Amino acid sequence: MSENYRPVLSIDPSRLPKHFDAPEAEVRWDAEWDRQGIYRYDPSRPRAETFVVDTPPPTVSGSLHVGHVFSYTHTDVLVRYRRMRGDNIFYPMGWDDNGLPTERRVQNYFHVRCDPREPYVPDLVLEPANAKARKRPPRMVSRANFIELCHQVTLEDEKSFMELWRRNGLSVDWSLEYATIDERCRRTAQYSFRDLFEKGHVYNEDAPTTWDVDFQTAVAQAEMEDRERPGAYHHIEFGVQGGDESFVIATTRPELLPACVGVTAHPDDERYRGLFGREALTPLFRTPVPIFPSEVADPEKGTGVLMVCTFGDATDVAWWREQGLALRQIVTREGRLAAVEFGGEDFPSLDPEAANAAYEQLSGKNINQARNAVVELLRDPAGSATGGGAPLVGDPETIQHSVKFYEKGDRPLEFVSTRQWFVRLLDQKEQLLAKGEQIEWHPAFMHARYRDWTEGLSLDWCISRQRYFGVPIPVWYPLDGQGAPDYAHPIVAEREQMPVDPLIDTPPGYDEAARDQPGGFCAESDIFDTWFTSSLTPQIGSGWGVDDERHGRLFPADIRPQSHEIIRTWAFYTIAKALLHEDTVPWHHVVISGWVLDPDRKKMSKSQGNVLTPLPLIEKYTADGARYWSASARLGTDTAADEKVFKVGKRLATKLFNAGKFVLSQEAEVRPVEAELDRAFVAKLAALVERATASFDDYNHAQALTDTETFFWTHFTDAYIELVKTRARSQDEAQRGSAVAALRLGLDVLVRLLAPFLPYITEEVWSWAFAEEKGQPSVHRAPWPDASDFAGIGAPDDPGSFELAADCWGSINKCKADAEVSMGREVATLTILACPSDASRLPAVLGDVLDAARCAEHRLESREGLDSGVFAIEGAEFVAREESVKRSD
RNA sequence: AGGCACGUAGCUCAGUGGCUAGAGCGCCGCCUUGACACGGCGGAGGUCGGCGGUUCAAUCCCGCCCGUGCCUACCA
Repeated sequence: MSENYRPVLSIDPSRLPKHFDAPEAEVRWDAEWDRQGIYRYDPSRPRAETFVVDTPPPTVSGSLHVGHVFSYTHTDVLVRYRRMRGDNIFYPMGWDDNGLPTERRVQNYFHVRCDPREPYVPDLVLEPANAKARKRPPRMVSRANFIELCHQVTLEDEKSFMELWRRNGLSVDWSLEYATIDERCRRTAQYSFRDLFEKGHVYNEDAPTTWDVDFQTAVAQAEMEDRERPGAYHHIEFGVQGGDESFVIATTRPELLPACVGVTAHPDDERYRGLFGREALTPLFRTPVPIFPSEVADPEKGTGVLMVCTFGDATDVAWWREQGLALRQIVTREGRLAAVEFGGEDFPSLDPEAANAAYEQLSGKNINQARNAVVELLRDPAGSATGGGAPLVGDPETIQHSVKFYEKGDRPLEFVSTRQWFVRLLDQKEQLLAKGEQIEWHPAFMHARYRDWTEGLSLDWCISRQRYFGVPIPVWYPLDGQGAPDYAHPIVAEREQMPVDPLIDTPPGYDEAARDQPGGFCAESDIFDTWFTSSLTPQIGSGWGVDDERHGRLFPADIRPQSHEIIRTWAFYTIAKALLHEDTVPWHHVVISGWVLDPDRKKMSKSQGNVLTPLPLIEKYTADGARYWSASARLGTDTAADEKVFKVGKRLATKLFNAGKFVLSQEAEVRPVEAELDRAFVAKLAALVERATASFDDYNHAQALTDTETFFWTHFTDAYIELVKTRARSQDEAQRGSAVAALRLGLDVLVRLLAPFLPYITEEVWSWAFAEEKGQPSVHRAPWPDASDFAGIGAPDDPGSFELAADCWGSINKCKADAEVSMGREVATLTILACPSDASRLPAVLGDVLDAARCAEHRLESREGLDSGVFAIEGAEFVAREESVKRSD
C-alpha cells in the first residue's frame, strides 16, 4: 500500500461466527442498549426537537398474541426513524391493568369472588386454583384482599409483556414505565374528575342505565356491541278501559308485560287514533296504562301499536322520560324478576288477586325462565283483559334480530335504574368533531370511524363501575339526620389529598367517626370506568397537574398509535378529555394499525382457537424476522400472520450478516469513489435514500422497507457486490480503493436504512467497524442517511451504466444457465452483441462485467435491431472445469 | 339499511392513466461452495372480481353489480 493513504478499518471474517446467532444477540444487544441508555428521553432539550409518543398501554391480563408485536412494531419503526433523524424521543410504556379483564382473570386464577362484606385477612397467600379446587364453590375474599390479588397477578403479567417488548426490540424508555392503577395514574384520574366537576362536565343521576346482569355493573355506550340472536314476536291482546275495544301489540319481550307502563302508536295511524288519551288494560295483570301517540312509532312494524315497559330498550327510556310514565322496575341487578305486589300504588291492578297469582309464577325467575312462564300464562283465556279468549294471539313468530350486549358479557344488557356518574358529552359533539378535524389520521380514511361514532353518540359517558379493582371515584356524600345520602351535594376530594380511597380516607371537614352515621358522611364505593384513566395517557406521560413546565413540553403528543377497533373508546375518550380539560387536541397524528388475521385470513379470536402467540414465532424466525413481518404491512391494513413473511425477514437478516462480513473484510486504502460503476451505484443509492426518507415522512414505513430491501437484495448483493468483487482485490490501488469505498458506503447506508426495521442485525453489523470508524457506538443513534453521505462523489458519466453492466452480466449468466454450467465457470472467450448505443456505452463498465463473468477474452459487436439493455451472447467457450479449478489455485 | 376499505400469479402482498403488470414464498430445471446452500442462476404461472362508461389509451378514473371484512344505525 502506498504511504499516503491509510487503510480502511477492515475486519477478519474468520473471527466472526459462520452463522448469526440471533437469540444470543437479541439478549446481548438488549442489555447493551439499556447500559448505553440510548432510548433515554432528555428533558433538557426543547419541544421542537422532541418527538412524543402516546403509547397504547396494553391490557396486561389479556393473552399475548401476535397482534401485540404487530402494532407496537409499527410504532417502534417510526420512533427509530425519528431518533435517527435526531429527535429527542419520549417513548414511555404503560400497562392497563385495572378493570374487568383483570378481575375476571383473578377470579379464575385463584377461584375466588369478591364480597365486600367479608373481613380483611392480613397476609393472605393463595395458590393458583387447581382442577379440584375449581369444583368447589369459589372462596369469598374481602375487597382489600381481592385488590391485593389483582395487584399480584398484574405484576406477573406486566413482567411477561415487558419481556416480550424487550425481545421484540421496542426502543421504549423503560424509566418512563407506568401502570394505570399505580399511584401516579390514580392521582391523574382523580385530578381529571375534580377538574371536570369544577367545570360542570360531570353529574350523578339515578336513571335507567345499561347494565350487565352477570358482572353487575353499568356499561357505557362504547363498550356495547350488537349480536344477532334468535327472538320471537309475541302478539298479545290488550283491552281498553271503559269500552269493549281491544288491540294486539307485538313484542319480543313478553316477560316485561308486568312492567308495562304505557301503549303507543303513530299519531296518523287510523287503526289506533281513537285510542289516544284513553287507558289500555294489560292482560294477566289488569294494569291500566295510558295510550299516547308518538312519531317514533312505526306503523309498518309489528302491529303498529306497542307496549312501553320499564325498560325494554332505549326507546322505552325515552318515552318514559317524555311522557312522565310510571316506573315499574321488575328486573333486578342480578337479572331476575323482583318480588312485587300488585294492587298497590306502584303496581296498580283492577284485579290484584289474579295479577299476584300470575306474577307468582314469574317472581324470582331469570329473564328466559320468566319469558317462558309468561307465554304459558298468556295461552290461558283466563288471563284475557277483554274476555275474548287467550291473550296470546297465534304462535310466537320467530325472528333473527340484533341485541345489545356488553362486549365482554354473555347475556343481553338490561336497563336498570341505578345511580351513576356521567361525563356530559352530548352537548360537546360539535367540538369533538372539530378536534377530530384538527388531527391527522393515518390512513386518512380512519377519520371516518371517529366521525361516525361521534355523530352517532346517543348517551353521555357513564364513568362509574360497580367493581373493585380500579381507580376510586374520589367522592363522599353527606348524610342527613335520617342517614340518607345527599347525592346532589357530593364532597369531592381536594387535589392535595389525591389519590384517595373514599372507603378508607376521610373527607375534608369530617372525622372518621362520622362515617356512615346520620349527619356524617358515606363513601362512594364505585370505581371509574377503566377508560376514564386510559383516556389520560398523554397527560399521565406529560405530568399534567404535577409538573406544568414538563406538561407544556410534552403535551399535546406527536403521535397516538392504536388499532382501529378502539377508535370509539380510547381515541374518542382521549380526545374528549383533552377537549374538556384544556380545549386542545391530545396529539397531532393518529397512526392506526390493522388487525392481524390468521394464516387463512380469518380474524384471530380466542373462541376460534386460532390465536398465535408471539414468542415461538420470534424464536423460530428471530426478532428481526418478526419485525420484518410487522413492518411489511401498511398502516390500517389487516394482515395475515403468514409465516412465509417471517421467513423472508429472517433471510434478509442473514443476508445482511453475510454481505456485511464480505464488505468489511475487504482490505484497501481509503480512496475516493471514482470508477464509473461505483459512481453509478452511489447515484442509485442516493436516490433510494431520498425515496425511503419521503416514505417515512409520509407515514409509509412499509414502502420504505420494500424499496430498501429490494435495493439491498437486487442492486447491492446480487449485482454490485458481484460486479466489483474482483476489483475490490485488484492490484490497482485507486481502482481497488474506489470499489471498497463504494462497497462500504453502500453497506453503511443500507444498514442505517434498515436499522428501524431490523435493530439487532443492523447493530451487529454496525458494531464490526462502523461504530468505531464513525464514533457512534449504536447504529440507532447514528444519523439517518442523507445527501451529506454522498458529498464529494461525482455523478456517473452515464446515468444508465449500472443497469447496463447488470443487464450485460445477466445475459452472460443466462448463457451459462442455458449451458448448465455454474455461474463461477471461467469463460475463455465470448462475443457480446449489443445495439449500437449500448455497444458504445458498455466499455466504461465492461471490465467489471467481464471480471464478474470470469471471462478472459471477448469481442463486443454492434448489432442493429437489438433493444437497449438486451445483449446476445454468442460463441461462448467455457474453460473445462478441472482446468478452471487448477487455474484458480 | 348507510358508510369505509379490500378483491392483481397456487399463497402472502406491491404497483402505475400508456413500454411485454411486479416481488417473495411455493413449483420446475440447473449450479456445489473463497460473504452467504439460511445461497446463486434460469423457467413456468395472471381475461389485474364482473358488466358498462370517460379517454387516443383503463388493472388504475366514474357508475352499477357480485364477493369479503369492518364501522355506524335499526332491532315493538
